[in-house]
Amino acid sequence: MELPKTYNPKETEERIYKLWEDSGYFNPDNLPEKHKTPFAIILPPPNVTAALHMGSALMLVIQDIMIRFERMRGKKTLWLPGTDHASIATEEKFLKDTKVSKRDYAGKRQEFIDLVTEFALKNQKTILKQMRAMGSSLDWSRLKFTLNPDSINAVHEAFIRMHDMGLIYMGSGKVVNWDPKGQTVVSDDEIEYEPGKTILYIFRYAKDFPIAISTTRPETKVGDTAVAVHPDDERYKKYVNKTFDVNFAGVNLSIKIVGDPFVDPSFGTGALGVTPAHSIIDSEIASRHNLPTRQVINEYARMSKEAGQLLADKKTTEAREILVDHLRKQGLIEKEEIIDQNIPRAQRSGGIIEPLPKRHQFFINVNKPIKERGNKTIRELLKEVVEDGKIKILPERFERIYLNWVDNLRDWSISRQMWYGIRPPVWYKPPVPVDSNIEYKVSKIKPAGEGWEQFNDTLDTWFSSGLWTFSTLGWPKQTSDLTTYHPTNVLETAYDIIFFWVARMILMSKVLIGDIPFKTVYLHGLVRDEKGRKISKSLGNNIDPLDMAEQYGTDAVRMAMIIGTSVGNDSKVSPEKFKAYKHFANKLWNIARFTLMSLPDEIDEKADLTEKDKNLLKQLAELSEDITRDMEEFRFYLAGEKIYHYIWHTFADRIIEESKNKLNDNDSEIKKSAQKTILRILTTSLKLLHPFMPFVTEEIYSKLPIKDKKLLMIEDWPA
RNA sequence: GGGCGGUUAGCUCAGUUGGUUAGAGCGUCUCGUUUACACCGAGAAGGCCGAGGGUUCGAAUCCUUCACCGCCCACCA
Repeated sequence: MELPKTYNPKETEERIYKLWEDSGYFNPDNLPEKHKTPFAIILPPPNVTAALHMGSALMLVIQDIMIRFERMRGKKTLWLPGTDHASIATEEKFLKDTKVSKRDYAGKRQEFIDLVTEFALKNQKTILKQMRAMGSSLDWSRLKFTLNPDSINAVHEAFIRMHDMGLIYMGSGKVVNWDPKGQTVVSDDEIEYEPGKTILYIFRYAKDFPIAISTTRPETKVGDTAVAVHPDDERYKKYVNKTFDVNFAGVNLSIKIVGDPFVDPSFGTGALGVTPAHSIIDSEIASRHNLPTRQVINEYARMSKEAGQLLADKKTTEAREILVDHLRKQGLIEKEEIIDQNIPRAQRSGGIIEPLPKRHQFFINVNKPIKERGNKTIRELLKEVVEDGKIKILPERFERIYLNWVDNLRDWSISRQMWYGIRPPVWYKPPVPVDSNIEYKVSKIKPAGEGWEQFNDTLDTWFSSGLWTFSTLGWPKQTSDLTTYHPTNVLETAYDIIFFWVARMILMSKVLIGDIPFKTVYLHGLVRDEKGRKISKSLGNNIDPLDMAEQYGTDAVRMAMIIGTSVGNDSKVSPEKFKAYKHFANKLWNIARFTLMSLPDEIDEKADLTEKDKNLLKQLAELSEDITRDMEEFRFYLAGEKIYHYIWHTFADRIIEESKNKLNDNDSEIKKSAQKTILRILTTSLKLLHPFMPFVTEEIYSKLPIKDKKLLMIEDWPA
């Protein structure tokens, strides 16, 4: 058979992918009988915010390698695809791309949602196409989207069950992380801290006030209700539990002195003005001492009426200047010093976080013993599965990072004031009172009676993502998919979402079905450009994986992404690397050309092998074992490198070169042995390489003179 | 403040958990168009494995101190 001199990925890939898809083998139900032991990976659903980037390409490659490897090893492999509506991220992206403001849609919620949906679906279509182009052997018959009716039903079911368990509660004016720019609550994990400098003011509320306090946010001090000192601080002991009435910047404050061990006596004056409404720490001190709360900042980061005439309606930054000026004139400031302080910003919108009390927000209690789960709390459940080794995190160092996160975990705020997303199954009767709690009902359908309306807030997108390993398999129904594939085998994702997603999946799975969601977590690093910079649109250094695939072939892209990328470490990509593996695909192609040219149409299977040839096969068998071990232990980068090296520098450079004489040998024994050997080596090499470079290997395999051939994708892995 | 990772050839990175002369790709140099492949082949140069100290028969690998780069967490008001 004559092959062209050069491998042509473009001509091959689409055709081969269709061949695979038509075979039905992406769906585990269609795999041959012997594929019994289940092996499942649920694809981390890409956000429908934009087209695929390098990071998602890497994720697809690693997972496809695992899946193809296990499929060839005879496992009943399921790789389930999906996409994520990504509520907050998609809204932000839509607003940015279309350059509109959400205010333009005030009162037009549905219209806005429709536009975002349209935007999301367009991206989704592109993403699905790109996933195919990467060669991903995903079971498309099970494709899911987080806003499908089934997914929404699972979210509602989860909400209701967790509410029944007493895990979900409505906070009554708990202090939340408010993002004034994005106009929504965000969770602790959605905050990023930016290093900065600020002025620490040491001052007294009034001349006759006995204690000077220190603060970086004087404008919030009109909301103070206490001063906290360390209980053992000799300077202040005599004042503890006394209350002082002062007029501060025109506002009458009643300040109680409380002793709290949280206070560091060596910082500032060792006295902390407690602002229960505008600091999470202060609100915790306040709740320990039953202090009242005074909200003086509103949701637009402006001072409220309660802040007094001097400050009312001013932006917080203006209010600070006004107040400091006022204090200076009054001679109340004792000291000003510049200190380091980090500025908390909302990860998505960039808005500066303004802690404030907000009613009617739902939280997940992480410290409540769960009757149904052996009276363990969420934090205990999260901890024990990793400590007991039921879930293994790779690389191992992330286990400590994870456990550290659990140790610092506060209740998870799940309400968001976004529009594009899943609303909780919660009903209320408007109007909503600002200053008190409301009565609400939790139910999938509208409660009987007049006037019930569904809550306008939506749920944190990670709430629905947390259910992903089992909601995609049919939960809450006890489907056969659920019993067969859950817990899934591997969760493969980038390390930067270990808290957002990995931890939340463990949480949801342990709480709702009492089992772990996966056995192994494989975390890959971030993909950076050749200068080590994060790839982003604003830097203009985005390398589109599909462009690369177009230029160098998908197999080359896959190989380039995997080699040199060890678990958990960031990797760099550059066009040169893709080019190198394009050459490799071509090399393999020519090895196949040579082999096919040298072989007769029919190979004499019964021919005896010479000792030398037997040795070559033995060496390859050893390599196969070695590579198999690497694959089992998730060292794909090593396995890929080894097979690459073998094919090029052992098979091509040595074995084929040396065989040239043998294949022309007059002695038919030597000749037949060489023919048989070379074909076997090529076949085994193709199998070993197939998970990494599926297209070119499948294409070559289809041309080999082997009897009873199947598709390479389901051939037996070299044992 | 607490923790983690990195530092190996000009560049990008491996080095499978202590074992012969430290590897790959790209790049550089020399030679070669022999019908698998010039997207190739043959060969070469290039590394006190960040610095110091220690353990060991033996260290890039283990311990320790330090330096630089990067990251995560906490949020001292």
